[in-house]
Amino acid sequence: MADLARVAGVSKITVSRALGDSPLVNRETRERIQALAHQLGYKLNVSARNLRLRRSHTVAVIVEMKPSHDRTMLDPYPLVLLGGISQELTAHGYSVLLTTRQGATAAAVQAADGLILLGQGSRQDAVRRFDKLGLPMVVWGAPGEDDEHVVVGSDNRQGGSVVAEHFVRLGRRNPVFVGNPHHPEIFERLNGFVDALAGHGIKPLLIRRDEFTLASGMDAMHSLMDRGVPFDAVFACSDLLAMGAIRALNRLGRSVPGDVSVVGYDDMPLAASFLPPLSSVRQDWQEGGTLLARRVLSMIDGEPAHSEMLGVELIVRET
Amino acid sequence: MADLARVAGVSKITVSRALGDSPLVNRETRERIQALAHQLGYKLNVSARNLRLRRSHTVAVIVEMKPSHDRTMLDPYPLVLLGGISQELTAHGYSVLLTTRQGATAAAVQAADGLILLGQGSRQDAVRRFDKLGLPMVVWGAPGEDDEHVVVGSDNRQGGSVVAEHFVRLGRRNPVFVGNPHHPEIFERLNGFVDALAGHGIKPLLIRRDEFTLASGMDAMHSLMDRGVPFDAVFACSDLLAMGAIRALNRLGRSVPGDVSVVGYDDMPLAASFLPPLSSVRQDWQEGGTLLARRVLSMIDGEPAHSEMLGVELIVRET
DNA sequence: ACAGCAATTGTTATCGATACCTTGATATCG
DNA sequence: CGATATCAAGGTATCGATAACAATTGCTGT
Repeated sequence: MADLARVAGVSKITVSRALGDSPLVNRETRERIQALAHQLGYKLNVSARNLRLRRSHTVAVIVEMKPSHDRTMLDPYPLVLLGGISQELTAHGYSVLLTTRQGATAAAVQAADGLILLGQGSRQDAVRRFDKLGLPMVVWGAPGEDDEHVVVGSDNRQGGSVVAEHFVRLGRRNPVFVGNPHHPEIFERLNGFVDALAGHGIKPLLIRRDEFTLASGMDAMHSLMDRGVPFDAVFACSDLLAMGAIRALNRLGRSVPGDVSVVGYDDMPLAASFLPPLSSVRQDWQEGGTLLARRVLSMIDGEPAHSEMLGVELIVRET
Repeated sequence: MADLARVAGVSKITVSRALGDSPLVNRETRERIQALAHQLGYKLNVSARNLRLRRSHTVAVIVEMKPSHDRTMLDPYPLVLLGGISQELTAHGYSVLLTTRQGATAAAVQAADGLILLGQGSRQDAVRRFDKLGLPMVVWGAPGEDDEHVVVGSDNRQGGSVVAEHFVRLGRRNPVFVGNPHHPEIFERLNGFVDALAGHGIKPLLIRRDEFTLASGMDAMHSLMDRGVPFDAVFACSDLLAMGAIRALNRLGRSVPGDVSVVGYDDMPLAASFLPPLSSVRQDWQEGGTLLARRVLSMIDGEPAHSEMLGVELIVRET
């Protein structure tokens, strides 16, 4: 910048101001300096700027990246979320520092201006650990009972209730919920489902399955049939579970959607091309990322920020 | 650090050295200062350190994050790759700056010590653009004809040849390749496949399909049957294509693996629980990330680095 | 003609850590 | 015993940008 100042015949500070589009410098001078900077290939030294401004213009995103724990790592969604976050932050001159839970003690993370936690849902201890850093923080997931921090997530409760209404509209009277209610987000889906059905005097059956696999979905249907329980609708808390269920039902001689309606969750790409095309609840992950980013930025700017749930959409296909 | 020095009764530089585990300071003093730093909750100012050292201790990772372009965004693999990268870099005191192609002009990226490009395979123009930054750079993908930059990727050629050998071992004489050879990585798979088969006097058929979906795989089989072409083995360059193919074959009255052997690619989680369990070529993405990180670090340290291909593994299941 | 004001540019200090060069104290040697 | 090596620690300058305050210029109104 000093060099640039010399060439332009002005002082360093004028250069600084000119490049920062400050109205304090004459427009002519400003444009001349900007052109010169571009021409000379000048690159701002971010470290120096950060040091002086006492800001890193960086938001640390902490992702659960251990494969096979939960399932986070094997889903494409966190990446879409990251895409949304990245886009929004970049647009505001911030950058994304990606870390795992393990790497989060690194100095660079502590230097961040804000924190976004992904896939830490059930790990309240982890959340608290990062809370201690005293940084603006936003968590992705289901709002906990003790709302100490700002949470952004998709409205799982609504997800449950739209499916319930859908089943009721179809005249189903004996719906089943398949999933792992231990998981906070899925617990919310179950709650929304149960509450909405209760409004119609219906009480669903819960089949707990911890794995999000085809096999697990098939198994659930088999055990249901074995017990001879009557049912005419299945709400699976993942598309894979739903697909497994459909396959098992077909094999057991029950038609979908003739005898049983099935709805999955996430609307994964495969869902549309499954046979029959799967009905599913879709969440807008990109939008979620954007919102997460907006919230941290607000908090960084000292504005108050509140938790928010994003609406979901039931995609009705043939099941 | 100045405060810390005052409290400890030494000078700033001694504190700096003590915290850096420098042998220049007495071990007693060093340990005393470290304990004190911990106790007082001292946090290193990364920006200041970076400024002085003229290094950001940061590697920018540029990911293609536009959904539906290619398919990168909807695959879980880039995230696994990121996991490997992140883990390795963190272990060496570096952090990961995540960006999209769009955001890559940001100042923070130019300040990085190195660059990792993911999912830019076919976009040679983009690669060149980043090359101009003059930073140590490693690209994930297939090695191009003009090997200007260091490339790390899984050995697609080997992927093709192991499948070929597998088919030959099974006595198949009329194999078909389904996929999009326009894609450099897939082009390599095709090459490996064709060359290995040629060694046995077999010439496979190529069916070009650009989409990586179930429907596309089914469609491929239908057009094959319609044309009345004889074939007894299918190598699909994605698991989804393979699953579609199997479904179509079953529907058309041909048994898998009785009449036709089918092998997919990627060994996605679903592959194992598909019915019948899908044979597929597995790549170790985590390992790939680790290797990418190692290469950039080498280059940052001024050591020469060369391209490298990671081995793949054929998982033989029932198809 | 001159105070008063706006517009523009410059001077100096500062953010926090570390490299280079010194200095003082102790140990070792012929 | 003096000279040199070794160890421990400090003084000062520096990385590159920007904030606070200062200074210059030209213009306006009375």
